[in-house]
Amino acid sequence: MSASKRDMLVQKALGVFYKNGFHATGMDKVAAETGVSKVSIYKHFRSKEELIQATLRLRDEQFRNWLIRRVDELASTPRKRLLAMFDALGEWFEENDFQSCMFVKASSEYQDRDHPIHVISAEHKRRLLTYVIGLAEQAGASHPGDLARQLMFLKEGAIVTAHLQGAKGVAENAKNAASVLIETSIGRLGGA
Amino acid sequence: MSASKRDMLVQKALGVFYKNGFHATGMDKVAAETGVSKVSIYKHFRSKEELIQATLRLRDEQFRNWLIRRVDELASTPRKRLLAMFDALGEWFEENDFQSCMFVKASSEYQDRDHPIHVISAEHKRRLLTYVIGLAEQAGASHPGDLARQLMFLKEGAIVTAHLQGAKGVAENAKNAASVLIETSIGRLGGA
DNA sequence: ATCTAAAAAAACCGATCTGTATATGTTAAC
DNA sequence: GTTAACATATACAGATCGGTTTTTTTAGAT
Repeated sequence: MSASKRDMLVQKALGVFYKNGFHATGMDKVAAETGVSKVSIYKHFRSKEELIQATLRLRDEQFRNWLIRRVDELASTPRKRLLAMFDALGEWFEENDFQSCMFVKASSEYQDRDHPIHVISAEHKRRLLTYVIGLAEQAGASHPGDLARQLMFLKEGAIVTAHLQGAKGVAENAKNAASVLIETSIGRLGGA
Repeated sequence: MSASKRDMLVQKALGVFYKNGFHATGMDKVAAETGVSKVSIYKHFRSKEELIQATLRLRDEQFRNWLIRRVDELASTPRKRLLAMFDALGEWFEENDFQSCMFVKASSEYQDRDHPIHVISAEHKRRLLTYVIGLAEQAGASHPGDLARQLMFLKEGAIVTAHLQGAKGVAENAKNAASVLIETSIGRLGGA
């Protein structure tokens, strides 16, 4: 199997697990949906869980790349980018196949803190936090770590709420809250 | 089976599903952990999913009762109670068996918006929101619905974060954010 | 002590699970 | 055309799934 075929397999498996859940999705279904036979899948992944881990690593890269790029496109200063993050989230919520956060769902099904799937999920959140802390620092926040964590609370809450209650108004409302927190942390005239 | 035995069954099943997940928990395990035979379980619940729904309805009642009572104990004015909610959450996060929000997890495994389990989860969140809107109204918020939704974002985000990153500092940081949002919405001297 | 109702225990059913073995193409190099 | 390396489809193994049937144990009433 070529590297690109393997990537395609992981990409399609990602979609199946994201939509259907992890325990609820059998490997026969993965084979059917990806078009790759079970034998070939198990030639490259020793177990279902290793395949899941590969999908989560791909998702981590793709999601962070998408978010950072989209935020860069939407705003040009660190301060505006902190806010633009919620516009980007709003776009995501409106997508047809939005199904909450894959890592929240993964850690819900694999709850043991030491489980690799849980660890990968935690790492994803930590990497995103690091990115937001960077923006908060550049924006001149008095306590960038605190501000970033608070904005991440809003982000996680918005995701969960958009999943359970529908997307309407969620991103906008979270953005308004973020604006208040940012202005309080940086000052109405401070920051970049 | 007496009503109290049935309640005990649902209570214990709640704990098993909360800790182990829904798809990952078989009915044999439910029977073993609850001490109630499978035959007796199926005498009162036509399917595993109906049992899950019963556990979620119980959880809804228990969680809301606990939160409202604890918030009442911790603070005596609506405005202080909005903040005290995060102290109560912090106590929950520190419990040994804290495992994120059962409804977020349930809706992660049963994602179809029309699925009864998803519907029950959404109802729980809506009821909690209604409670917080009431507090925000009593506190004199200019836009109680918006403020309450924003505080709920913080709550949901704090829960997810405490689950994935550990409880340390999460509730306190969310509370600080809540304080800023409340003061902005009500005014530093306004409200009850 | 005996009858009865309900519980539990155990075996069982068909389906599905993860993972593997086998057998049948398919493709490309030479 | 032959070989080697790969893919697939299929069947299978052993376990477990949700749910049911059958048997045994228990406990309370008379």
